[in-house]
Amino acid sequence: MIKEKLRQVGMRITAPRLAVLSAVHRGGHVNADDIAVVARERLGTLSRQAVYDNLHALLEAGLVRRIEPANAPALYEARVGDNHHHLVCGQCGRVEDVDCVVGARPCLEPSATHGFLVVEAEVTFWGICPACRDSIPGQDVGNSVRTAKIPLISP
Amino acid sequence: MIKEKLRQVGMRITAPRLAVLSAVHRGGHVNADDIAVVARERLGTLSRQAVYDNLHALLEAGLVRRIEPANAPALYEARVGDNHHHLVCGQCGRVEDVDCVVGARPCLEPSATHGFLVVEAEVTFWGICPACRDSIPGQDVGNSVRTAKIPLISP
DNA sequence: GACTATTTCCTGACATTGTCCAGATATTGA
DNA sequence: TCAATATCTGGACAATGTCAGGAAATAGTC
Repeated sequence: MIKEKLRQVGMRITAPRLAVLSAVHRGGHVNADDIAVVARERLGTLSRQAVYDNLHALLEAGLVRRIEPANAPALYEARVGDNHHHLVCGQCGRVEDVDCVVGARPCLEPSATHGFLVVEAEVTFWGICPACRDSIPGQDVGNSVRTAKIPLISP
Repeated sequence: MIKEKLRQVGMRITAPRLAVLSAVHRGGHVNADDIAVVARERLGTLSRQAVYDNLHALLEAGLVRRIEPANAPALYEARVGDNHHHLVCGQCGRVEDVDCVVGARPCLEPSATHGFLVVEAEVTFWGICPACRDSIPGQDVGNSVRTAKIPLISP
């Protein structure tokens, strides 16, 4: 139960907060605006600021996770506690979860740390989703997705 | 020579373009605004639009690469042609290059592709740079960098 | 059930990063 | 040199997110 999750982390239970959290739970990877729309369907009205405030609070509490793919607004997801990664369609922005590549927590180690204290490895796979692939004329998709990056697939 | 690079990809040589490209070459990882400042030092004046136009053109030509770390404007770098990754300081935003984890081009394969045609794997390591580490009181840095993400380092 | 301290929510303004548009200007190739 | 084309400029605009102050709701206590 969503209310329980809030209580567990010591957060107050408010209608806006419940609506925001459950909107994140419902959608797989949703942006702030979509969350606002869904929450308003339930509440009638909700300020944009309340949406952001709650998302921040939920982030801090660890109940949601934020990902920020390039060229797109931030997305929020309810799957937390594992270090899963993401597969993003460069065409339509669709996002799918991908389990950690190695399976273990320290899924990757940088080859050089430059003295940094490394805290996390974030992996984003870029590609073309099935729907978009079908609607693209040629198959020269390799470089067109995000130019100036090196494709995994050889040219 | 920078002029040569432009010619090689069939781009016109213009003063703004040279200034933008050399600004990217000089800085390691610079944002559009910094590029504008540096280019203006050289040219006297340069519109913001010209900076963006040129960056886009250079991106398409593969002469620069853009990275977009969360919570920060896009950064441009001149190191292209290898699939290197980045180490970002969550505190000050400093960025360092990291050679590809595996060393080979297909540096990572997702564990499931969901039907996607995967084109690229982008890896960002988040951490704290030496300078910021020194200026932080405690050493409870693990979770403070970017909440709601799983640290590589065990708590 | 009422009281109070605290948190949360609302309105409205603002910041940042980037894009669109139309007209003027510079560059290239013939 | 000249025309065609690409580039640059300036201003307005768009999207996403944040700041600030006061009003309202919540949780804990009496």
